[in-house]
Amino acid sequence: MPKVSEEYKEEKKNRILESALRCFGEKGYEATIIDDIVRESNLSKGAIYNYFNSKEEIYLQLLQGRTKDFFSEVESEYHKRSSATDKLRFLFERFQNQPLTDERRKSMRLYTEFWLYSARQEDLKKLMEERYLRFTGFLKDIIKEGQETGEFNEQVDSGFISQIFWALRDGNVLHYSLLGEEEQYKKTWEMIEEFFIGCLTTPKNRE
Amino acid sequence: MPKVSEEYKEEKKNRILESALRCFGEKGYEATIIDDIVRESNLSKGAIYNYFNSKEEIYLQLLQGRTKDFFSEVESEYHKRSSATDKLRFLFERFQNQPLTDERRKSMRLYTEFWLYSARQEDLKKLMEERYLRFTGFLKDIIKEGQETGEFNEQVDSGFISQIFWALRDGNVLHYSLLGEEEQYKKTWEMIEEFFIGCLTTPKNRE
Amino acid sequence: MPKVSEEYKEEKKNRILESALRCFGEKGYEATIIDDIVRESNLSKGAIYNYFNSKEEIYLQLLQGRTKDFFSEVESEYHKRSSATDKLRFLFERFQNQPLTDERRKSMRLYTEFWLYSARQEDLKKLMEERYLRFTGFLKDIIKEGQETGEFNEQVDSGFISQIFWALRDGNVLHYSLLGEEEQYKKTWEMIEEFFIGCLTTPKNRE
Amino acid sequence: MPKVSEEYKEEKKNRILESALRCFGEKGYEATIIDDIVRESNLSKGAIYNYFNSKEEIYLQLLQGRTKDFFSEVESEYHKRSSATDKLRFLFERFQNQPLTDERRKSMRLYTEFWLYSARQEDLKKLMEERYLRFTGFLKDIIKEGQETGEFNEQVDSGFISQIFWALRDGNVLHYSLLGEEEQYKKTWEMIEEFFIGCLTTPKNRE
DNA sequence: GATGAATGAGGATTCATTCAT
DNA sequence: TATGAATGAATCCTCATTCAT
Repeated sequence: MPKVSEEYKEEKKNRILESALRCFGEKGYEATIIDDIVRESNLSKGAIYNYFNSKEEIYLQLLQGRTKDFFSEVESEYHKRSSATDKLRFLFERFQNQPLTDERRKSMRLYTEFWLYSARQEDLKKLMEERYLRFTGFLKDIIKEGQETGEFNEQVDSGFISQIFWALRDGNVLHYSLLGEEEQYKKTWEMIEEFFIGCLTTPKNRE
Repeated sequence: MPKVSEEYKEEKKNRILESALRCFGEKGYEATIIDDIVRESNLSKGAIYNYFNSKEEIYLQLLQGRTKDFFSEVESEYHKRSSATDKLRFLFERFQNQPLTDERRKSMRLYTEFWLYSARQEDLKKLMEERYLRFTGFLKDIIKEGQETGEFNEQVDSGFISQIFWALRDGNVLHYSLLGEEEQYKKTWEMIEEFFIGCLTTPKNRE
Repeated sequence: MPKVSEEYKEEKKNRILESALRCFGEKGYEATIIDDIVRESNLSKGAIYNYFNSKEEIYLQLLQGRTKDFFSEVESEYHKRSSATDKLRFLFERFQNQPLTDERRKSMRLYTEFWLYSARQEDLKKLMEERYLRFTGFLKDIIKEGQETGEFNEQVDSGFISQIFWALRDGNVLHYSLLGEEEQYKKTWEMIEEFFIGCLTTPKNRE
Repeated sequence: MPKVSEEYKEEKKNRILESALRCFGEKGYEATIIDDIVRESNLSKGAIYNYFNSKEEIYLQLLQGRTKDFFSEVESEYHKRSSATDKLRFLFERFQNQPLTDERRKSMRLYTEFWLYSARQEDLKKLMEERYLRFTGFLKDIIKEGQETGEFNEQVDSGFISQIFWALRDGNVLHYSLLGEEEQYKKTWEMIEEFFIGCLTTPKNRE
């Protein structure tokens, strides 16, 4: 069997990640034991440790994959939009229209859980902070762009508003992931969107 | 030797709860071990198990106490306000002006963590749902009252809007508890407030 | 059961140490598993970890106890001897006449094994070096004393000769512990003694 | 694919043995994992298991090779010497003048470690005993030869004295391998030599 | 009621060995 | 023969909970 192709290995890794996502999503990180992933993936314990060094590493790669997916998905689309407003609209649309599978819901929950978890470990904390900066930075850039083109109100503090965006988004995601009310989730997105667009386009003062 | 006064027992219980809050806040629920609470409280392990049946029960009572405190604090004040607008304003003020101690931050984190945790256990889940309903119900009642008195726009769906409120609040709390940026936290509250008041007072259509 | 006396705890610790000595002596450090000690001591795994933090710590304390016993035994006797020659003779006697129980043989083996083991771990290595210095220092002092009183040849390098002593002793101990030939062990001690006394008393040159 | 030349196989085996020696010497037998040898040898795990049945077998063959080397080296030289005294002197010289490389030091350590290890396994124990007998027998023969030619004191028990020799040698080797003090090592050899020659040549009584 | 020693079922991880390719 | 992925028993250690005193 040995000397397998890179794809084979990649596929195995993905199989583990997917299984782990299901388990973590189902039971939470701490409550998931390696044997759960073994059962779910139909691999042996040793095989899992051939691909990952620890349970935490699996968790981490899951999160990183999610982040990577988000950016590659969004960025590819986002270059197609010319105006900042379009880009922003696209971002909202993306959140509102993503299919709300059970998988995704679990993944949302997991993401919050991981954030909480990493807040207690110095090394992970740093990593999550970088991740956070990437998210806010991304939005900030769009807003700045809009301010330069005159689409958005110049007096809005792009940094603050980006952070507010992600806070509200995370609140909505948290509630949806725990309560599972789709309609509520979408409605909340609508309000967040309306409010943001309003806030960015209406001329008003923020120090 | 048995039979000590009720106050004595109450005091012990509180001592345990306070110690547990510090520990859970510091390290998280799963990472906290009973011996941490023993150390923090200067009580014996046996003593703790005399007052609580399990680690989970301590966690639970902590949350319930927090909820109770919130309602007793808010409700006492809230009866003093005559108009729904005043009541709402008071609610915002309360969130914005509560002192942001480190203790409170930990407690915020803990609350989110617990919610996540309880989402996997049928019995706790139910309990958290009731708690959630109490929160949304509370706000819903204020809004309805305002709609009846004509203060608020009648077409707003009080149920939806209450849930949105708590989602946004929880997002803000989550971010603050993890990032610790006070100014951002307050600024976000301002925006949430502005938006809500606007949304409730401006006549507009929501289906 | 709790709130037990210090003696109780001391006794338990000793029970564990004795059981561990038997196990380590029988199978070696690495090959001994905690469950062996559990079986041997009739204690639970948890109980053992109440008294020691790790398998290595048990090993270490065993060795330290052995060293302590040696010095307290030897030093108490050694103050009774007035001349350096007497002290030296006593040391030899002590090695030659100690009862060669199976227990002791295992303990000898264990001691060599531990030395080997610790040579790979920086922290333990240092500890073993200190221990070694204590042994050579002890003998060196006796020799120096004898040189000052004129009992021993002044030209002998007390440091070198002490180290040689311990090397030869360890060789003899190693062979005895592995081969178990008592007569050979004693005969070798006689030769070591004869040689040392000769070497220390006959005037001859060493640079 | 099978059927490669004997030399090819021999070479592979040696490569494995050499790599294993480095690893075992560095980390000890138990602490060395097969992957260490894989890394060191640049062979695959499967290849190693094609030549050896187990980790223990590698260890064993290493020791056997070392013994074989010792005897072939010493015996070839030793036939050149005519008198027993010369042979003995040659033996001492050989120990004193062998280059003290780091490699050799590790190998010394390994040899003691292996002896300790094998003392717990019936099959290996027997093997080590045979090995031991070979060593003592070798020396015993020289002494007997010297006694027959009148070079050595007839009353010395050649068996005992040979064993003493190896015990002292092993003590010196053990200390050197762990402490790494070259000068001390050589000085000790000098003393052992002086003593032995003295003891074999001076007429004296041993029962 | 209080104490803290004892229990032992887990749980993460390792690693010698196998075996399909 | 060579490869290295797969296996899973083995091992150390943890920690919630119990219970004798």
